[in-house]
Amino acid sequence: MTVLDNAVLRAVQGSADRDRDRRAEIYRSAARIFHRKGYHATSINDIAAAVGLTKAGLYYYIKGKQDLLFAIMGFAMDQLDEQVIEPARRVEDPQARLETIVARHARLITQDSSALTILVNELEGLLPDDRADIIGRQRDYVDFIADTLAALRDEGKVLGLDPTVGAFSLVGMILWISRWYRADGRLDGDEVVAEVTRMAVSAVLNRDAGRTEAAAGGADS
Amino acid sequence: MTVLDNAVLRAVQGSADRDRDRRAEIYRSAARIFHRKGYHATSINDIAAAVGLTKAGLYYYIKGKQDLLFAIMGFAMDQLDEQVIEPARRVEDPQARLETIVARHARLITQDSSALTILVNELEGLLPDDRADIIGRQRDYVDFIADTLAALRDEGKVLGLDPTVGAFSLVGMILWISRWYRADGRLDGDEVVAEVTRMAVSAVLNRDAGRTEAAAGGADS
DNA sequence: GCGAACCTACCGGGCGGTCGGTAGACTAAC
DNA sequence: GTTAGTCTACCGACCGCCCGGTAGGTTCGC
Repeated sequence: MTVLDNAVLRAVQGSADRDRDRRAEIYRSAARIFHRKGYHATSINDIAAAVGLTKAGLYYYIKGKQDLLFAIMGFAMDQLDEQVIEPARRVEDPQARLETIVARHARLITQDSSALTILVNELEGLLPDDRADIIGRQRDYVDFIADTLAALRDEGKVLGLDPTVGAFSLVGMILWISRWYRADGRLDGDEVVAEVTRMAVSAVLNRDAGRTEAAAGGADS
Repeated sequence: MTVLDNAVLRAVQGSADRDRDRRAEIYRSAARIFHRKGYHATSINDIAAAVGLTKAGLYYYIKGKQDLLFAIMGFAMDQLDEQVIEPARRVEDPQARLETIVARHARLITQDSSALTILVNELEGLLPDDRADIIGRQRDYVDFIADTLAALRDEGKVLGLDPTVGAFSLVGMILWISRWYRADGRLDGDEVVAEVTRMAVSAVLNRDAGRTEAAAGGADS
């Protein structure tokens, strides 16, 4: 009985696993192709062929092209939440938090930029409701960075910088990585991440503020 | 005779002017729509309707959709050459040159981002030869910025920054403006340009460079 | 023999692009 | 000063193609 039960369980579980894996492979492939050619320039047939199915076979797994796009974007946004925002929330010191945000976001992009790049480039392909959903989450992310910059300002480490403009600029710097970074290039991923993180911190920290306060005897951080 | 000649001249000239204006209007409209909806999501009919023509009528002025895209990108690249690169080339001091580049590029985007944004987002829509052309010119631009950063490094104003990564990062920061800047927003164009320029300079200038080497080391990182 | 996992064949529709016009301004001939 | 011809600036209708999506099987492991 137990043996049979286990067998059945394994069978069911195995089947479910296989189904989940197939679905994941489809999303991954679709993300890669959307990333390379753009959402509108990619046909359902392109995706089906990439995963070794016909168009009709693909429709067994997906509801439609737009749902596929929305699912990929949702996945990317989840990634951002889990790998960047949540870890950064646990960092109390604003400067360290900023460094966490930039480094983690940049690393995600150097590792696999497909979904994260689609997330920002293909918003027009979504249905209005879905678009509003994604834009809202992106907005929250920018606000989170802006709040961190505002905290740095309150500490006196940042002077005369608009937190919102600062946040957008840093995001632009990070996202652009996906356009020029090549895994087989001169620098490896970690070096790029470190370089960009240093630039980001340097961009917002006020040079004179550190010097003046240090000269006046005030300790930093 | 003179009167008649003038009249004829005016008529001919006026006709040529009208044709040129119409063409310019078509490119402007197309750029705006490509910018808003994306190249692939825009139909020739959309553009024709926007300029008050039928599709067939539009084809009197253009050779095809891809040529239209290439023309817009070429125009944008010309703008960049004339308004950013050429003026900056005439600035000898590297830091002032960097500021010129960032400020002028940013201003172009706050003024009208359509063509410049298409320039970087719709490369996939071009024919291979056209794409190679545009990518080459973009590459030259990034190299120009990287050379400027290298010159700053030689002056000792920049330490430990990879010029290429620095150039790409600054470009990303600038280009991203078109995604968040709204002419009717809280800050006007000039304020945004100034803010971004300040951030860009701060991002690459080494904070410790201004101080003596001995004093450097304890303040940050 | 039954459901999960596919396929072949097809649909309506919109796409980029073309073709054969044609209204009307202008020119040339007489 | 009429008329026949010409050219510019368009339009309606159409073409072949491919798109996203679907209906109705078929195969195969259990």
